Amino acid sequence: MSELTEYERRLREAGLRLTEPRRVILRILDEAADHPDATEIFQRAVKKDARISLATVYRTLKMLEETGVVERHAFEGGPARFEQADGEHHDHLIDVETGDVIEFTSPRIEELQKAIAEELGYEIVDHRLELYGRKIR
Amino acid sequence: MSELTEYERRLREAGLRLTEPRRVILRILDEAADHPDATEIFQRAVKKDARISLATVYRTLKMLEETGVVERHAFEGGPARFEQADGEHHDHLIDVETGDVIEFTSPRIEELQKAIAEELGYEIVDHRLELYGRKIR
DNA sequence: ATCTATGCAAAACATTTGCACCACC
DNA sequence: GGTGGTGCAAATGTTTTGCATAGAT
Repeated sequence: MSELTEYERRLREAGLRLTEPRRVILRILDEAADHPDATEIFQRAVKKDARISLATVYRTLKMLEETGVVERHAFEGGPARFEQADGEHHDHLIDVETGDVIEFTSPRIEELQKAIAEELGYEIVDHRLELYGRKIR
Repeated sequence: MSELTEYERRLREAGLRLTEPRRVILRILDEAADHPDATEIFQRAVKKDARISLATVYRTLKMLEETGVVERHAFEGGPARFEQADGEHHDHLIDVETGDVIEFTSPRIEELQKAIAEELGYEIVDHRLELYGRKIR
């Protein structure tokens, strides 16, 4: 009666061990409604299992990123922030006052990006679009 | 017969002193065809004036950024890179193989960004679009 | 003469890593 | 039981900062 989540299954398939720290971190990311940084994830992890170390958080996040389970975002000034990968690509609007992150997508912009890159003789392997804004009223 | 450049004049107007380190750093940025990071700027500066310190490079870059004379870019993984502000806004395509940076503009994308932000109830104060690509052929 | 800018060295951060021990498969 | 993962602490890389002095206005 093992209750493996989809993400735990993906680690198994990648030949990686399913340890307690990893389970805890995966759960935190799954529960997170925001885009926490490594320190925040560490703080939340310690509440669930006091023995987890910050080094493991970093190692696990890097591993999960390589496995495609989480995405790393380096927003302006400040540490990298993480979110569970949901398959769908999206971009971010960051509230400069609160730090809140709003997700959005724009197929039109994606198309234009591709066209621009091609015109310059490049094929896009990754891209990043971030809007920094202030709430109106 | 003072030969003040436009940028030196802007510092004067901002009530800032025009020192030798600042003159050197401004000249380096003016001569730079690439987007150097603080360490690279420091290395180039030392060749022109051996007494310049890395701390001053950082302090000067921050000051120049606040004055609007240079722009700071934090590309994926790696230190911040700088370029002289030319007034015109542009985005970047980074060659993932060589690290080369190609500048481009897209008024259409800018418009779409503004529309998206407005729809979400935000006014854009800044934005960042980076394409990471590989040269075709 | 005043007051800002600098150099130096130390500190602050974010992140990575070496090593001995632990625990998953 | 073997190997990969973890904790700890030290190292790394980038950027900032305190303090006494030098230098621009």
